[in-house]
Amino acid sequence: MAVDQLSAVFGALADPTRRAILARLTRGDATVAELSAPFAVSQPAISRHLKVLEQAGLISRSRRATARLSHLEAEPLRVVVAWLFDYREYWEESYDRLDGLLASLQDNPAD
Amino acid sequence: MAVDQLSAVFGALADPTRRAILARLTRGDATVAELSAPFAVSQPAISRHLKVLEQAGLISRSRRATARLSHLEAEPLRVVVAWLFDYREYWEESYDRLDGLLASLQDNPAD
DNA sequence: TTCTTTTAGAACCAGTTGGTTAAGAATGCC
DNA sequence: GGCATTCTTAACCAACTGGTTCTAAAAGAA
Repeated sequence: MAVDQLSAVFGALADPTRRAILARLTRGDATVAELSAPFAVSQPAISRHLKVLEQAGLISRSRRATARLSHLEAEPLRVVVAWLFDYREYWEESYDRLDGLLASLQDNPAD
Repeated sequence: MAVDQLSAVFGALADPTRRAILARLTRGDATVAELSAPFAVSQPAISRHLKVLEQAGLISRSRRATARLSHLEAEPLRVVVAWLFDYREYWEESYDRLDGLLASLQDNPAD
């Protein structure tokens, strides 16, 4: 696993399945079974994705009977925002282009 | 290599050497030799990092005599900003905390 | 053309990643 | 206690990653 937090967070976000899990968690906490359902991979594979997300700080976990609930944590996202902030003069270069990009994603949310 | 752009970009950003290369490029275009100098790795290793960054769209390249110049490209950073935008209600949860984070990074810029 | 400088590619290696199946914990219910 | 349910861990495997060294290519200088 990556030693620094940024590497761990970017590494965790580099996988589409893990990003989809995070997107699902914006709609509320979920069990491993619920998070596994949409994917064509085994449940242990999802458990390992959850472990990667947890080690990156992107989720926290709790128990409810035999189930384990995953909860989205925002702090690593703030760390990414802070990193991007150092490059703002680049990506802010054209607000129009950014606005256009955001608009085009409205009907086509991130995976 | 990752098939989708977000995976490619996050994957490229997951390596500290590659982030350091990007940080260097904010101060201007640079040759492979200039980009290699600060690191304790071989020049071919840096060439491969540059290839990863180029395939993620984070840099473009040109020639100047025998040297090849790398140039920071902003578009993938906008894609990341757009992705984060879907989670803004989470990381915007506390502007104070974000401001604090940004302030704490002022004297300690991202690697 | 020949030589120098700069960078990329090839071949190799160790460690990591993401998947699998099978087995083992942890918790609640009867 | 015994049994279900839910999830994690272990063992394995193929593919990828990031490093190395050695060689080759591209461009300019002599």
